[in-house]
Amino acid sequence: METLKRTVTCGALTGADAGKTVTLNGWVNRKRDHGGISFINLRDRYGTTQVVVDADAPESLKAIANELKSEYCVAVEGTVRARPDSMVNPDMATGQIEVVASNLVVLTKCDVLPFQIDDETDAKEELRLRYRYLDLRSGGMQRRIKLRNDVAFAVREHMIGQGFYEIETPTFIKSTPEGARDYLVPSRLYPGKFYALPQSPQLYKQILMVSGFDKYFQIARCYRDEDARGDRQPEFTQIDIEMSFVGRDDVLAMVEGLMGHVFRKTMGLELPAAFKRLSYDEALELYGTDKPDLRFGMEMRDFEPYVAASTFQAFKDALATGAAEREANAAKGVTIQGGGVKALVVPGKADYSRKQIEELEAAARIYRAKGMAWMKVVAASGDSSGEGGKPSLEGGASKFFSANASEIIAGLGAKPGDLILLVADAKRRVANVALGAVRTKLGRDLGLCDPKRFEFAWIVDFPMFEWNEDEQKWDTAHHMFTWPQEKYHPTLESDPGSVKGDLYDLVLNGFELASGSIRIHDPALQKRIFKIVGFDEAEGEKKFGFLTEAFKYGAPPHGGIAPGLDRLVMLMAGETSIKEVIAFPKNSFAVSPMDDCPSEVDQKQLDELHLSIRYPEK
RNA sequence: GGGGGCGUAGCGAAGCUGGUUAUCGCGCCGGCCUGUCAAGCCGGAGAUCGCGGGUUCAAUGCCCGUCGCUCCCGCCA
Repeated sequence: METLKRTVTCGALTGADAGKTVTLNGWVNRKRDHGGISFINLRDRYGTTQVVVDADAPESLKAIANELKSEYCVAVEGTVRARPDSMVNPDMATGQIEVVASNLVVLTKCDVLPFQIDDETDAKEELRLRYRYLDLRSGGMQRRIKLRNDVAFAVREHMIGQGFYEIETPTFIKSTPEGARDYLVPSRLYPGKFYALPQSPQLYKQILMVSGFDKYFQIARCYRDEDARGDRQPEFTQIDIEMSFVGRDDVLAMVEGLMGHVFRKTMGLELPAAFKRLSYDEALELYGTDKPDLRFGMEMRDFEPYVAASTFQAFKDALATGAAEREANAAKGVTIQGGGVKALVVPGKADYSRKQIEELEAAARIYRAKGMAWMKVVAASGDSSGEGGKPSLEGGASKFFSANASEIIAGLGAKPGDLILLVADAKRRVANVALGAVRTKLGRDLGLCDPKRFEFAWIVDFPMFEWNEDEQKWDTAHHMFTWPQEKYHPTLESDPGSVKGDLYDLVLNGFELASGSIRIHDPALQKRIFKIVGFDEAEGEKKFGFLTEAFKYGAPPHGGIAPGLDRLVMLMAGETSIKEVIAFPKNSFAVSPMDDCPSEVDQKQLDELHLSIRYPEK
């Protein structure tokens, strides 16, 4: 190998190198044999270089060239030659030159490929994962893995530059209740005891604040034993951050600086110095989700004001039921929302077919909407000039609103040619979420989601508690260590439903990119929260005792956040699945088709771990 | 736990309401070709239509079951 070791990479040579003798190592990307002359595109991770075996080359060289096939790993010795003007390939970084081979050595051969290695492969995901090493050779995967590297580097560069320490926390930790299911690791030394893999370094980073480390970050692997999704894997990476002596705005500003640096450094993009902020309530009312895609507007409107004057009984019933439920709960001291009727005006889509509208309705039904009403706004009839008369409503549910059609059209700001979509529910949240899902689908269908645009926003003022109807108790909406906003401290117990937490999510193009909060550092307040959610104090002591104990020793006020690295890189790469930016991801059943993980283990190993398996009955 | 979709040569797909030798592109094999860069041209091989059962004179197609994959809801503090 010594004499065949590369002197340059396949992405390096330019016209200035003409005449040089070089050695290249790489893979045969493509071969084009023209009888006398043949071309080999040699590829490595730096690029592709055209290698030529000339017509007057020795027969022995031609013979080797003849045997080359796709993805053979080869070494080439040769001379750099400038291509004649007419043969320059402007689409190729090295397109000005080619390397005239004087020696070709096959380092290793390659079997017939299970799928072709292309920038954007059309092979099914299962196959790509099974042969991930081949998939990773593709231009697309190479670019995304590089981007991921660049982003991780930029993160470290920025954070350390800002005075943060990167500190590793354990990946064998104590299993804690609440939250997602833990992955467990059995202990050999302690029969019946288990380590858990962390869902996040949450408790450790808070303890690091107690220890005075002030500004901490870590690019941390996290594990959650829940079903996978496009943007969810059983193991994933987050940029875990915690700071002391800060309030919410300090954390937000820090992340704005971080994102600004990462996008500038890796993509040459300048982000706004500060991101838009929306309250959770606003986000839900306007977009029907706490992770709105702000690349397009199409905000939802309240439709309740128009229900009374209409004859649409379904809407009236939804509101009446919602009001009754709200009052029944209020009598118990539980603040909940009532019903809701929401409207979405889709500009210029009055020409949508019944089928298209039904597809939108299906999106609403997935989120438990009972149905979706619609009507079309049409220009005044009987007036061919289109002037003078008022626009009116037609089709769908319009007959129920004939009495106040003009008021509705004006109130919603709708124009002739627009489509109005309506969802009502006794639970306001259902109406919001269902119609919000329709908005999201429309954004995609109408091509309003430009993958080159990055619309960040902060969602703030999340509710602290959620009413659990099944168990008739309060749960924390996020985690139990979240700081309730100061102004609610006097009324925590008397009106939990109104309490907002000092919580903040960073959203980007419809994805939750980061979630964080100011934490409780006061043991007394922590006890109150435990009590409100009915978390047994003795149990809490056993599970989180080390944290509450630590807080007794001069805990600083602190807060943090954790942007997801996979999701960030996914969005930067214009992808919709984090599998595209993870070298070796699991499939949707948490299985790695390449190495067939998870797998069974020897009885000997089980014995050592004091485990016996009880298989589920079929 | 629930719902939608998919399963046809190595890969990606077509195959309309059941009816001769199951089609196309890429790849693969062989041949031709001195300038291609998604090379081109000619020829060829390659499929128990995921698996099992049923209906039928006849099933890739219809029905039932099963397995695998995929997306979504729930779940993911």
